[in-house]
Amino acid sequence: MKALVVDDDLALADVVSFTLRKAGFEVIMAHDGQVALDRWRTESPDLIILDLNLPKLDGFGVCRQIRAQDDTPIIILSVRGEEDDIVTGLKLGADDYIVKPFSPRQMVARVEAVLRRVGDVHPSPGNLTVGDITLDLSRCKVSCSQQLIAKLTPLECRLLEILMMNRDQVVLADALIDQVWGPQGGDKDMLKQLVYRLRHKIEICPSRLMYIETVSGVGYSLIFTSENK
Amino acid sequence: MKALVVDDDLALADVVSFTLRKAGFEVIMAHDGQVALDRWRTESPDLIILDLNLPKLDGFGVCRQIRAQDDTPIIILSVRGEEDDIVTGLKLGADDYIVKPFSPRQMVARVEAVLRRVGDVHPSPGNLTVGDITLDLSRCKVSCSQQLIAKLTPLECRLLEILMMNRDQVVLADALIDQVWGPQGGDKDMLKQLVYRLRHKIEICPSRLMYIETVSGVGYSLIFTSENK
DNA sequence: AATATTTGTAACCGACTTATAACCGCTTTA
DNA sequence: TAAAGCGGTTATAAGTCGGTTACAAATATT
Repeated sequence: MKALVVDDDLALADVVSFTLRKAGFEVIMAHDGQVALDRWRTESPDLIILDLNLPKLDGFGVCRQIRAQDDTPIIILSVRGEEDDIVTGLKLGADDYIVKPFSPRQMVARVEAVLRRVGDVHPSPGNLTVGDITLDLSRCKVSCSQQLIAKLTPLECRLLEILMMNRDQVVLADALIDQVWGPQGGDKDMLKQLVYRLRHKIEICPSRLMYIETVSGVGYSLIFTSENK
Repeated sequence: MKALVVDDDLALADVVSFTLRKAGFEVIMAHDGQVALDRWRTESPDLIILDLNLPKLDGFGVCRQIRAQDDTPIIILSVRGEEDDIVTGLKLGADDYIVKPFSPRQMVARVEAVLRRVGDVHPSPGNLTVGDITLDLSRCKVSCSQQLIAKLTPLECRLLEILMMNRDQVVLADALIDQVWGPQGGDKDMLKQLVYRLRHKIEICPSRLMYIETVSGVGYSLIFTSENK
């Protein structure tokens, strides 16, 4: 169980994370809204404890952006007397709130209640859509306007995900290798292979909606043809 | 679809009604029991969200009077730790309950579940319903439009419950293991076995109403076919 | 106590995934 | 022009994953 604690008050964040660790959580921290989103994307925590007053990007913004993508449980931290903020937060999709000051015991109770309620289910990583084309990241399926086009293998799916996120840009071969296989895991031949297989699954779809362009000696780039965005 | 929200906590009532409106309901409100009955008589809502602690006339009284006349679906709002109240409320004829604090998403799900089974014979809150299919959690029985399909074992029932609550989403194998057997109790082979057994009880039902999709290396997902929601 | 049901364990098999190597054609370059 | 580099293609083998079957242990039911 991994929890992300977001608070710019370092002392408080420390108390919170200490308590959570004692309750068996792995804890990561962020002290402003931007970093919070980064951490959320890279670490995909099971739970987020979110203060509303934050530098850079406030708690509402963080909440909104996260809810736009998935259902990671969010518990809002708010100071007494700002009931309106709580209401706003809940409207944005937060799952529960805790009013400062609070006792550690109470906090753990709330956290566990939320996890029980939400069902502990690590929500599927969501979908990635460009134009008509959607990649279902958890099922590794590509579809074009709700029509299934191809079922990918996990590696193919990772590769396509990266290419889609950088569409029309050339992604360096080394960068692809790192992102697909991890820092020490791949080589150019494996990438070549993978690109080959991915191509044959997605380029043969109805009238070439997208294709993978090779930039010799550099990398690859995903190109969408019938753009109607 | 018109909903009547009855709560003396204005902030909470606001959250509830906001959420319902977003889900497509027309919402009317009442902040005490007397007004609630008035509104119910004049507006005849399709659904009532009812807090138990109310000025003038408490939730039980409201529930009793409404039930004396018709069976408009009633969902009770209750704070955690007052299970007795919930039981009393259900005995008075309420259709379901929600424990505060709750997430908006959860609330909408409960509301929709209740509305779906309006007209059902046994609107007991121990049932989980999706489309035509109902899972009786206490008796471990699956039925399709009042027709019994299968009798499950306790573990199978637990698994199906989790899958139904997350329908169309991929649920991670580890999450399933945790929820079915508890934190230190299961392994992948046991899950494999359980899925196998559950499948053979529910997939062979009349014309494949639902099936369990495997996402290799990740988890499982429950898919409903003849969607007629 | 006897029987049936439920649950855990192990083994087998086939399908799928993926790493690896070899080959081919093209382009660049010495 | 030959050699070298690059990327596409094909083939293959090892490894993994999940479905299936069978059986034993545990539990519930009679």
